[in-house]
Amino acid sequence: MAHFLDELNDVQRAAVTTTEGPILVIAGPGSGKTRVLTYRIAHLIEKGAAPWEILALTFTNKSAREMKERIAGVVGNRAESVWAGTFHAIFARILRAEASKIGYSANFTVYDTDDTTSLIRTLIKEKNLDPNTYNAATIRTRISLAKSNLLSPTAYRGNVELQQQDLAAQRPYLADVYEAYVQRCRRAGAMDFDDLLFQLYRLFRENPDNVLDKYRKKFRYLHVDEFQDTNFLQYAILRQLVRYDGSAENIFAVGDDAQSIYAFRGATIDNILDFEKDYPRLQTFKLEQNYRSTHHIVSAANEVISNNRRQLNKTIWTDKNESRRIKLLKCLTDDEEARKVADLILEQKHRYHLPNSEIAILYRTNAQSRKFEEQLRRHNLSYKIFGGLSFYQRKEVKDLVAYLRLSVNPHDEEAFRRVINYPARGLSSATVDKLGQLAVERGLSLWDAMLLPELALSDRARKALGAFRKMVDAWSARARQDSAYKLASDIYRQSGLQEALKADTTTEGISRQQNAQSVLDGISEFSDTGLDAAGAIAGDDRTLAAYLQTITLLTDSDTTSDERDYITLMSAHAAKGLEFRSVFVTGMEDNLFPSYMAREEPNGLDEERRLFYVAITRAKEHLTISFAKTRYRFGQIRESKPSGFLSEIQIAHFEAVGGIGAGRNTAATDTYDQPRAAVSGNFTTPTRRNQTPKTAPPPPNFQPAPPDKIVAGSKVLHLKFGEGLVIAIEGPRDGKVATIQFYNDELPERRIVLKFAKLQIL
DNA sequence: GTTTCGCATCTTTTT
DNA sequence: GATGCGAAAC
Repeated sequence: MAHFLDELNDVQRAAVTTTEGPILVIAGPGSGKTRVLTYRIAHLIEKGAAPWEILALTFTNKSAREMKERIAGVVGNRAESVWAGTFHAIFARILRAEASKIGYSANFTVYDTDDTTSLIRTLIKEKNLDPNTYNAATIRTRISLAKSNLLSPTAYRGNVELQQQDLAAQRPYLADVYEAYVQRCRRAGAMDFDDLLFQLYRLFRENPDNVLDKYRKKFRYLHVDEFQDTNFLQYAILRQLVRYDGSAENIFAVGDDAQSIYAFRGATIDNILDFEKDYPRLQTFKLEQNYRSTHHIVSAANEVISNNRRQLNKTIWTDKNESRRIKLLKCLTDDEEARKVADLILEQKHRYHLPNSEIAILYRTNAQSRKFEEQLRRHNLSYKIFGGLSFYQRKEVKDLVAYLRLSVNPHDEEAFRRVINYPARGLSSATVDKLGQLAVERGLSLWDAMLLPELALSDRARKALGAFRKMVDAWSARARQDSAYKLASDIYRQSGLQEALKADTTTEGISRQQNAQSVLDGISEFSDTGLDAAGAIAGDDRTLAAYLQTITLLTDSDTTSDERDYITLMSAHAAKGLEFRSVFVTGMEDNLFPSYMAREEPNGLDEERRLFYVAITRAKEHLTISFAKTRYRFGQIRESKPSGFLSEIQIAHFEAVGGIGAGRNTAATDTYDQPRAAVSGNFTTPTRRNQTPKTAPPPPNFQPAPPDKIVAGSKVLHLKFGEGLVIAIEGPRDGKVATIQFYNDELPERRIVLKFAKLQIL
């Protein structure tokens, strides 16, 4: 009967059929992780579990959708009742149902990153803090991290380590900003992404009997995908949900510590490592056979990841013993890189009959997509860029959505500020400032402050404000009963937005109209079918409020498109969980991949390495790695060196193609024939046959700098090791030790006592 | 009150 | 290279 179990190997089957108790599946890349997860759920249903007793939490809508589809493939439409979705989407759904218990309206707004940043910016201005030291994006990250670790503003203030960090960064008032931020979100009836977790935790903690218990009983089987990317808070909620009352603790977590790439967002491998401590009866399964990639790819990946210190013991292997090697593209410029990649794609398509959909170009930063886009267009290859500016971040879309949000929740401050005078209706910033000031004084939302008699305004402004309020009020009254689509299209018209967009008849203007229109189309589909924009079933709640809460949690890769056969362009992060027959990992240069930002983070380099690991393990058959000598960055041309990660791959896995410049058969492969020199070779000396000497003669104008002049971040020149970057300085005043990464060195970094070393600052 | 222009600033990854 | 912000022109 359960023939699908026959498609599994022994370990996979054991994991799938162990239905009770806590289970951890460590799943290497391409080891059938999704299959195990979906078959396990299918198996549970076949064995008689009700679909609605099953909860499956993922990180992206896409994988949730995929999972549902695959479960449906086995058990049919029963799959629809399984609670599968992202942490944020599922939690938002619960919060919406229980909002009143924590003092929120069911119509609460979800603030996205832009809203959050903009609110923080407002607060910094209100508090007269310097916006340079109090960088809104930095503060957003810190607040987010605090919430992810369950630290309230009060707890934040009491945390010695955090306080010291803030003091060191000259930001003593950060906790105040945090506190004000929380207050303002609450006043606006808004939750940010972290609140969807934080508030749920609070809801459960404060209502153990009437809320938590209900959900504990409801969800008999918990599943977590990408467990390595969960943060402390997510783990805490999972602990709340797993039943303790004598019955089995049915939590099934799947993850791979080697693919943890979201530490910057608060994810912690500790969750995997602590899992066993928290659940002594834990059963662990290791999926080590890679069914995806060929031998050279798997070996290269293993070699790279073995440089990381802290990891779970496992051996990924494959039986695909094809001889095809990894291609390395050395390029002079980023332009050339894009050209070579496009050319190679054409060649591969012909030679191996690769459809576009089996090809992906990956990069570290979204900004790198541009050059590839140009080249692919030149060759008439269809492509799709994921990430970057998503549909819902476009101005016209945000404007329309802001009006919709306001009609559902007039206290939404960010939506309010966005549209109060767009299209222009005679409400200047001076008026809004006055309103904002009064609102702060009285502790009210902007919407409520509008009614205060002491709001001193000109007659003209007062009239305009009154008209605005009346308009929004009328929408609010309809929000409860009217169809979402009817209301939304009326709002589009009555707000004046439609007219404003129509006035612009340029091509971009017309596309803006279309974008606004497609928001309305999406709402129409939602009210008709209950399908949200991600194609997921949102339940029976078809109000505008329900719709708005879903779209904030969407990203680009969730919007479905009609074009199917395209080449995929995305960041390495976005590629996690995907696979392609041919993968291009591009921009493999120092300070780009690994990112220069990673240097400042403890273990930052390890995380970058895991990211590289994720990138190369996306490839099934063809893996091409490229890097460029010069690249346009920060608005100017910069020189770069090949990524240090490349030298972690044994030369035997590479096949060399192309060379620096036009020399096709001459020196092209020279530097690659010698193991260590594979990529640590210095670009600045494009020698032909001779290797660059390891130590250059001292330049005549060498001038050592006094030790106290050298600080973290300094670029220095060392007589023996050459150029390097100072990562950290530590130790007592007269015994300072610098950790320096030398660009041209076999060691990743060296510790040097400044008193003795002679270093010139560059 | 509104628009436009120039300046500055910051560019890692995302639900 | 893109975006936001402030000042000056309209």
